Amino acid sequence: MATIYDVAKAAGVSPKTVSRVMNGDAPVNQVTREAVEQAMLALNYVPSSAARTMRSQRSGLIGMITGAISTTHQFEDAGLPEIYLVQGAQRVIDQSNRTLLIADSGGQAERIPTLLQTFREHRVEGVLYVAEYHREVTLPASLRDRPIVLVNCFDAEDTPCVLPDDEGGQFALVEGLIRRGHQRIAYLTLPEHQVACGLRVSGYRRAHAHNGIDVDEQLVQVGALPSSTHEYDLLWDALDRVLKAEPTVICCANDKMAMRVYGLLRERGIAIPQQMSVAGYDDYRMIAEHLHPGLTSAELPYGAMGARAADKLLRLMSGTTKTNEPSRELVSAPVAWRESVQSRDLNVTQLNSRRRET
Amino acid sequence: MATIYDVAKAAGVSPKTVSRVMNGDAPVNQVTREAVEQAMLALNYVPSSAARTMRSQRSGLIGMITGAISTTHQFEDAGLPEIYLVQGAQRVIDQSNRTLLIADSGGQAERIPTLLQTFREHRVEGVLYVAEYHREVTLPASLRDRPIVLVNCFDAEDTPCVLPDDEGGQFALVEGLIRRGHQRIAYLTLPEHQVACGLRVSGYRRAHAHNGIDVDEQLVQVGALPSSTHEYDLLWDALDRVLKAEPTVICCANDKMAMRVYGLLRERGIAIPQQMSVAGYDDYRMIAEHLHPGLTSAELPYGAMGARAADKLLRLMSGTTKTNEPSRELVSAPVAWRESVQSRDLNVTQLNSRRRET
DNA sequence: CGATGTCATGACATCGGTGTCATACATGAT
DNA sequence: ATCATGTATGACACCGATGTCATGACATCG
Repeated sequence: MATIYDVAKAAGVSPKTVSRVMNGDAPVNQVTREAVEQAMLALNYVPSSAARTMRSQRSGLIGMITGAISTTHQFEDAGLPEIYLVQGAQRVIDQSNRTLLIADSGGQAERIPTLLQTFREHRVEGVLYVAEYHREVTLPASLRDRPIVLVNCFDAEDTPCVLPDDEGGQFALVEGLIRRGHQRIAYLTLPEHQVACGLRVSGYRRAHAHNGIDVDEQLVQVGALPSSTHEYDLLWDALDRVLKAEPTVICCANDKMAMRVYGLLRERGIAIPQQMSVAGYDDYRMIAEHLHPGLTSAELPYGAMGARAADKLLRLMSGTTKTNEPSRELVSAPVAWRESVQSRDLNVTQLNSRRRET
Repeated sequence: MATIYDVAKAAGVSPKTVSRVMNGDAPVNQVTREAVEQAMLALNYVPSSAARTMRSQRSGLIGMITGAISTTHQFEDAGLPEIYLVQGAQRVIDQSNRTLLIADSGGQAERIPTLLQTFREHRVEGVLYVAEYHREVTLPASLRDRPIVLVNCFDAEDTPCVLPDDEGGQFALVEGLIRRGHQRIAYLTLPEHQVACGLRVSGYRRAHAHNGIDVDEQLVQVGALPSSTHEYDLLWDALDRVLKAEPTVICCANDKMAMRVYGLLRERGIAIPQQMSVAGYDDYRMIAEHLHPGLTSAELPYGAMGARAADKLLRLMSGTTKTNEPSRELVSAPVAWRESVQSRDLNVTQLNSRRRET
């Protein structure tokens, strides 16, 4: 492997001049520059980031730790959207001429210390700490010594974080349903202890309040359990209960649940969307686009969150964070409207209630 | 940040002795060792991988390039299973005391040269080159200068690679269907130019031959198009055609297609699995487990492939590759049997034909 | 008892860049 | 002519590990 000395010799200059050509930190004569560039090309020279890091005390590395926080060893599909986070973050980080170092614990918590040790050995300059679902976390002490941004999670100490706007997303979805003429909107929720559950239910309620519609509490039922093995044991009963309240649309806590509801409704001979509209959450396109009919869903904007988090981290690292910048950032996303939701004609009463909106 | 000199001073020894304590490459007195270890702990010392890399000329890094090969900029969900590959590879690589450096192009081919440059600057010692679907690729010349293992793809020059056993997987699935009493097995294939299409159809045919069943060619139809926008334009007609051939089960080229077939069959009032069994491919659990009824599917073993590829690469790097080791490795996986396939009673004729198997 | 070997340790150079400082020359202002 | 300024370049040290070699203290052996 050619070094800067080889290039210098080939170009007939000092190593420092080669360095100047690469970094542009001091003027270099045009003729010299070209000679150096030719030599670099001829020798297929690639600078060593190790040497650079050592001398400059800057690694240019940003660490991302994912799949880190699972309590269960089998977190299965929860980790899938991470790839979007990675892509979003990497796009931003590449532009800043840095490199993303990813540590995926694969849900094995006992491997985290090793991974963090690797980060420290490589002198990562900042950390993106990613949770697999919207939740509160407690940071390991060893992560407190460098800039960090939490992604899809938050802590009690107001560490900077980037979160999905669950409340706003559910609001937009329900608001859209109401605009499409739905008044009796069922909601099958996430497990109640989940952060996203509370937020989304709030959004659901705010959309109702905003349109002057009272929420029939029978329309809101818990649709999923925390344990992944019995995750949907409740669903059958929950669906039965909301159906008794005669909704025109069923909002599901996520697309997986919506997929199950498709099956359950069809078993009951209820046609989607002619007899019942259905909506999901996550806009997990692998599901939403290929279900039949296509599933209306509020997007969980992982790509945008990754990009925003990387951006926030870079600003944190360079000290250019605006003083008024909130430590907690919400990322919103549009609702993807597909065929699973059918518009209903508005009758006069409903029009009256809609008029209040504006 | 504390250095090895700080530790040496604190422990009252030379830096070299500290190095020896860390690396265990020469005997160190027990008393000295303990003093050094205490000093390291007290100073919160973390060795610098940059310095190590520079001196030892070994970076301990393995590069993985993913999402790299897409021709379309929007490869959407194709990239999702990559997370399993990453996890599988990282598990193996961590054990070898190395670090995985992941470069995800996000499907933007123009970013690849930059990413490879980063790899070279960091002196990665080996590369895992990942394709987003089973295909042939042509390696960039700049990757030929270090050990490399292709994952989910292969090239014309017999570069070592790890591939899913599509033929075997489809064979096992169809074989299982036959054992469960199915004789008329429809198959909706991938786009014909795809490598996996040919292999899976071969497996399908071999399972028939193995059981002495003739394949009714009307049962085999192309179910998907290459273009992602018109991907399933064919599906409606293809399904119609295979239904005319009166199958008892429909094998779909992948789980996405199976999900669509669920919808289409139900539109026609055909109950799954009572009137028609359905099977998929990929065992994409997010879909297969939550569809109703649960979808029988042949697993595409991404996790295992990642681990196998990492293992193969490590052996290649250390020169311990067995001389008789094939450059191309197939990874098999079991079929996940779920409720979408119903067993059928075997009549006497069928039993006779089954008897031939053994 | 001297030769040899093992254990334990340190001195010193080195890996490949870059920061600091010095130097040489050309240009323009005083 | 003198000095300041800017351009262009090189010498040299240094970042933090580790490989090489040397050294001293003991133990073992013939």
